[in-house]
Amino acid sequence: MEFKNSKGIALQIADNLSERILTGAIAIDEKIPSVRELAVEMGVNPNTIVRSYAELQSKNIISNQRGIGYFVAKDAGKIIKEWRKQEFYNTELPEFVRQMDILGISYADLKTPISNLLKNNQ
Amino acid sequence: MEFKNSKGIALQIADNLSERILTGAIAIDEKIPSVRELAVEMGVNPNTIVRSYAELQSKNIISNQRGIGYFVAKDAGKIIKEWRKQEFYNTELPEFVRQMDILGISYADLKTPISNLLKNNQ
Amino acid sequence: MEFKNSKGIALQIADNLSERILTGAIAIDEKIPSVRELAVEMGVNPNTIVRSYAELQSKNIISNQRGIGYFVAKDAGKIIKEWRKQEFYNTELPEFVRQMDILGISYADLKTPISNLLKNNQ
Amino acid sequence: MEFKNSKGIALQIADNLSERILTGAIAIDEKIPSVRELAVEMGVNPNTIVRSYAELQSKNIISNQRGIGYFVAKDAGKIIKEWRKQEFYNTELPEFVRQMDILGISYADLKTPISNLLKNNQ
DNA sequence: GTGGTCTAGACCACC
DNA sequence: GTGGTCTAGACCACA
Repeated sequence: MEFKNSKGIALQIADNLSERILTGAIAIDEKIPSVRELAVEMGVNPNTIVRSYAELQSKNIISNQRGIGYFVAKDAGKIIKEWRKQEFYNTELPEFVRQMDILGISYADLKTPISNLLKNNQ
Repeated sequence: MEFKNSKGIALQIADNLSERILTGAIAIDEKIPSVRELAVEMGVNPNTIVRSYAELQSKNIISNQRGIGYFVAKDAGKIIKEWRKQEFYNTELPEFVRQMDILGISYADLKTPISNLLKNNQ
Repeated sequence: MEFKNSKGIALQIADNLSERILTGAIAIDEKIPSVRELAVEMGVNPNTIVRSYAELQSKNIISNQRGIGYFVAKDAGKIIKEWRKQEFYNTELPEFVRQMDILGISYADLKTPISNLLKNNQ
Repeated sequence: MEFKNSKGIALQIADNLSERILTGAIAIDEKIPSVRELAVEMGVNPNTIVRSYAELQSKNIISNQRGIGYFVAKDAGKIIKEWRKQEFYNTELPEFVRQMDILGISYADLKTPISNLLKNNQ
């Protein structure tokens, strides 16, 4: 996995996992890779994964069983979606619209670029 | 002024100044506050303002005259707008659309919230 | 059975069993479930139950007869009560009172909540 | 500072600090020792203090300013008291009463030992 | 100087 | 084998 420089690796991994849960790539109740496994897979230090998992656990997205491993929580998808939507509407969208306002970009101006980008994502 | 922790204070101040120039709150050719003045006004270390001004100067948005102060460049508005638009379309919008995609939010879903936010900004 | 993460599962099971003995849910001289049975009932690894039983045996609360199983000791109730009382007065109560002190809670403040909780337990 | 073995050092330090804030030993709005300072004072690794501070920050008890340090939040006392009281009444007291019930200890039985312990704390 | 983060390696309790 | 925690040391951005 490649990482950006603007955000901590641990948080990027946590985001990546929550997206994989949201899209169903990782199933509910499924055991996720052990700290050491994922560390090797991602090419980072195990401590970094520990912090990623701690972040997700504090949001009740995953839970752990001593000596066994981490599991995706039952309502993980719901929690992630709510959390992300809240961030989107309360934080990102207002900032986004502020930019639009400053730059004189209207809602209509976004139609074409957004639909183009959405196509590319698929 | 209040600052976020995710971005450097100097850059936040530079953004703030460029927005004030773009909206006309600071006029073209006008002398902007001295480093020390602005430092007091913003409640930060003068060194931080120095870096903010250096950032703006490197983008040719302001220029300095030794012993006199910093002045807004003639075509500051144009430069800022271009720079910001480029950032908006190349960086922010793609990330924004990615979020929409993940959360299942369509272009149409944004119509109401965007128009509401635009009203509030005025 | 549900387990807390702060304490070993084996010890939590040992506590649970000793409470069942103390309240008479498991009778004196009675044979307690086999390691494998209890492991299935509790949903844990048999090794964990082995450690739970070892813990109880080391306190002379249960004893085993090879090839037959584990039995509750004659004076199990007395032993458990003494052991628990000692822990209660020497360890838990002092810490409990420290908390009261810090939070400004008096002995009298506890009268109502304690009597309410005692009712619910019955 | 001496540490127990039952709980992580980082959490013990966080608890210690919150008690010092609660009792007024550390004042509101006051700057608390830097990560490195406290690490030396406590005789632990700076990373451990980082985790202590992160714990307190996640509870909005302290806040940080980049490159300057950590400060006690305005309503830190209130937050700590609420948080602790909630834990006390919802978690510790019920468990405490459960123990009392099992051991046949009544509310009245606690009067003397509690008042003795309270005296010692002063 | 400050905090933030990552790596490396160790030891522990637990299953 | 699993996670939890601590130490040690490094580099970064920031004030």
